[in-house]
Parts: sequence; structure tokens; C-alpha cells
Amino acid sequence: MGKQKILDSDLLEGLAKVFRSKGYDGANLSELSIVTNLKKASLYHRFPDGKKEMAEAVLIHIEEWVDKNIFDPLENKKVSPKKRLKNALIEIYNSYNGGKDNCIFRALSLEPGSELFQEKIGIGIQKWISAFEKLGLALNFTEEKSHEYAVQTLIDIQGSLVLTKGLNSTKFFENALKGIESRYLER
Amino acid sequence: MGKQKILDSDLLEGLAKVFRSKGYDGANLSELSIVTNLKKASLYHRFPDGKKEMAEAVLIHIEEWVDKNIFDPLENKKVSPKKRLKNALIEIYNSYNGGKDNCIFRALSLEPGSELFQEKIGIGIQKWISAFEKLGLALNFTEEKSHEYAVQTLIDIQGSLVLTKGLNSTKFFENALKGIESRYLER
DNA sequence: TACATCTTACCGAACGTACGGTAATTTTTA
DNA sequence: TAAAAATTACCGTACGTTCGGTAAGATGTA
Repeated sequence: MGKQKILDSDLLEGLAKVFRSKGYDGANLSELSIVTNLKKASLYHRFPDGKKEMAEAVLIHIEEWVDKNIFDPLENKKVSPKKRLKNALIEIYNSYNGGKDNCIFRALSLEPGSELFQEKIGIGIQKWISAFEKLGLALNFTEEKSHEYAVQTLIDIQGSLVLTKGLNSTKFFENALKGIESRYLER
Repeated sequence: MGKQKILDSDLLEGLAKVFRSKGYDGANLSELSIVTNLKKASLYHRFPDGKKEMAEAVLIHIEEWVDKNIFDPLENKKVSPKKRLKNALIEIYNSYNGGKDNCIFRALSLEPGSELFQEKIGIGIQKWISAFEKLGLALNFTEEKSHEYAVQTLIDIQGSLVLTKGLNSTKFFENALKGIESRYLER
């Protein structure tokens, strides 16, 4: 019975799950150890800089996932803008587990720890806004409207996630996604 | 030069400041002690059940403040609905320090600790929705529209606070409040 | 091919520290 | 002067981190 290498993707998804639900300070090494099937010392083998490096790796992992599964398809000119939007909303719905999971940005923006990730989070949010701005333009909205709608899209997602958590009902998130779709598609 | 008795309101505001910025787990007794000018053991004299009781007291304190400074004026029939809305938005703006401060609901809805406050938070959010529903009715919107607008008001506030924090710019919060106002006032 | 060496992946045990919390005592207040 | 409030000194525990070490695959060399 030899030692199996834990796959990077499994590892990062385990870490992500904890950081998303507990934030930086609330995520403790014991639990990170359990969800990754790796003892604490082994986590330090993978991440010599410790918890901070783990959270950063999670942020990067999620960013890559979003690039590939949301941003790239959203800008794929071989598909109609309407279809692109619909696909993106489905991906968003699933990636937040229908509204039951937190956003990593929100989880990591509480002190202590927020200073460490502030810059990465800012860039990440900016990328979301840009992606939806491009969609707006592709749907022939003005630059101004495209920006306004992009910002409102993020606000709807983030705000509805807060209500979904606070009132323990996914309907807010679901309705928000529907609202985003009709804002773009109903002229 | 004797020691001054710490006033309940100052005490709770100090505690609130820490819980809002750090969440339940991130708030530690050393800092709660410093910000209240009370040694740890003295905090335990005031709150025998410890940190949990402190966070609950903060939640209650904020709820009372909101009742008095936002909900009551918002339902005061001696003032026109339009004026009531404008006053409420000003109070909201100031109470979030122009967008720079977190919402206590959001701060306390991360694990660990979220279980402890889930119910109180749910009731609190529900009260916000109800208050804005009544405003919508007073402004002669249908019940359905009043509900829709009330939910969207909370989403705009919460979502814009996330963007404000994440991008370190209060313009998102400011614009959201303007958007709320015009949604109610521009027919 | 065969064996030695290097490297990767992992782990048990322990470290110093900071945590939430408590007991005993002094100070303040009325 | 008695009760209430605040303080000092302390406790057990859980935290993030580090150390010393093992198993096993990869690489180098004859």
C-alpha cells in the first residue's frame, strides 16, 4: 500500500469549500487537513507559506475556473450573445450551488486576512464587470448602459446571495438570475 | 482621577465596530477589551455568557437603533412618503459610514458562529423587507411591486457594500442609494 | 540490468502563542 | 459599609507552524 498523491484539483476544491464557508480566520488547519485528506504537516509541504498560501491558491484556482467556464464562453463570438448569457447564468447558478454557497470574495473580505487578498479580490471583481460590459456591448447597448448593467449584475448576484443566506431560501438568488437575464434580453 | 463607568451605549458601539469588521470568529476578546476600555474579566462581568452574549447584545443594540432611526421614521404618517424615503436613505448612508463599514448581518453569517445568529439575522432582514414594503404601498405601488422593490432595495444595499469593499470605492454604495431613490420616486 | 542516490509526498509529535474563559482581589459607587 | 464594577493573575485548550523522519517513486551510473 503506497502513498497516493493527492490531486491538486481535489486538494484545492477541498480548501475552497472551507474558505468559502468560514472565511480566512474561521478556516482552521485541522479542518483543512480533514477535507483534503492530508495531515497538517503535509499541507505545509504543498504550501510552505501556510494558511495564507492556501487561501491564495484557492483564489487563483477559482479565478482560473471562472476564466475557463464563464469568461471565455461569455466572449466566444461563435455563439450568439443571448445564448452566451444564458449559458453563463447556468454556470453561475451551479457554481454557487443554487445560492447555498458563499462567494469567495465575500468570505475573504472580512478582517483579519482581508488585507492579504484585497488586491486580488479587486482585480477579480473588475474582471467580472469587464466581462459583462463586453456582453452588453455585444447586445448593442451603449457603453454607459453596458457598464451600468454589468455593475448591477454583480450587485444582484452578491446581494441576493446575502439574502439567500440570511433568510435560508434560495429563491432570492434564483430570482436575481432571472432578473439579470430579462434586463439584458427584454428590450 | 477616578475611573469612569463605561456607558452601555459606548460599550455596545465598541463591540459592534469589531464584530462588524471581523465577524464572530475573527473578533477576539483582546481587541474587544481594548475597544471598550474594559479588561476581559470586566467584559465577563457585563456579559456572563461571554463572546456569544456580546455578539447577541450587539445584534439587539443595532436592531433597536434601526427600529428607532430607520423603521419608525419610515412609517411615520405625519411625514410624506417621499420625504420619509429620503430621510431613511440618509440614515442608511451614515450608518454604513458611506459604504466603508460592513453590515452586521453579513459579518455574522460566516461560520463558525453563523448558527448562533441565523434566526436573529433572518428576522432582522425580514423586518427590513417589511419596512420597505409598507413604503411602497404608501407610495401607491401594488403589493407585488412593493414586495419586489423592497427585496431589490436590500439586494442593492448588500450587493453594493460588497463591491464597495472589494473595489475600495464608495461610489457603488452611493450610486445604489441613488438608484433606490429613483426607483421609488420616478414613475 | 542492478544498485545507489536523489527527490517527492507524506506524517507523528511537539513548539510557542493566542485564544476564550475564571477566581481572587481591589476599587468605585451609593 | 455593603454591593457593584473593574482589575490582576491565572488556566486549559486549540491554534498555526515546525521538526525529524519514513515510504516509495524517479533518476543516475556501472
